[in-house]
Amino acid sequence: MGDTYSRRKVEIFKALAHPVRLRISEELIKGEKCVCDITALFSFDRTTISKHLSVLKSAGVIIDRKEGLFVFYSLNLKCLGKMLNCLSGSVEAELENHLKAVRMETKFQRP
Amino acid sequence: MGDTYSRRKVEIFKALAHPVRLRISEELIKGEKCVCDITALFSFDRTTISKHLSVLKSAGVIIDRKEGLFVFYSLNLKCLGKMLNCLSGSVEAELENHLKAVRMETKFQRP
DNA sequence: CATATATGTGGTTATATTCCCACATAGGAA
DNA sequence: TTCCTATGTGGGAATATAACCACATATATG
Repeated sequence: MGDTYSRRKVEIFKALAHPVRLRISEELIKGEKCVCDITALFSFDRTTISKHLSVLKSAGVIIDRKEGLFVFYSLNLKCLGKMLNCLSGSVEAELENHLKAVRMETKFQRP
Repeated sequence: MGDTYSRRKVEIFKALAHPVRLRISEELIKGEKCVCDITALFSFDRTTISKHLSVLKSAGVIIDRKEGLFVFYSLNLKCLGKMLNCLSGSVEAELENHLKAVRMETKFQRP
């Protein structure tokens, strides 16, 4: 149903809507990484990162694979890269406009 | 700066990570709408919708335009449609299957 | 077997979000 | 002016989220 789709989309956006989880997801675009390597990227407690991974996994953004003592995570949301490029473009444009606006402002503020 | 980009991206994801705000954004893909029409889509209080619009606006997802007593909102994040198609099209189906599998797995693993 | 290592879970506290209500503001009409 | 209508804002209660700690689990190795 459309409702199910929406709920899932919201879940994905929610999963990506945290600095740590977005950073993890971006990192996994490059390729799979074990929890140990992911944890090393941050200064947060190990269990905090573990919970963030759990959120990303249950949203379907990432998947995991066990190998001995290690767990490797990799990206499941294939189009994440495209989505982020899209946003980068948007944010860049916005910053540029903002700078323009600031310049105009200062121009007109001259005494 | 990369950090600024990340913060802005997180803000955008956060803005979209709510059923009401996602629905509003999807609605505005079709074209601009006044607050009165947007409010009519939901059974929530008028001021609740107003605050959701405010969140979307300060994230840069939408922009507003005043005309007399009315305020019209329209989409500012041009690539939202592409992003959503990305999610709907390529991901949802396989994601459904994957999540089903994961749920079965955990179901049978529980003691 | 015991032990060490990598990772996950439960619980608690602090913080953030969401919703509604009451009130404020701004623009048009009488 | 005064009134009405469309929209925004402040505040508080209920709920959700995030961070850490202590403990649990799983697998490898001695």
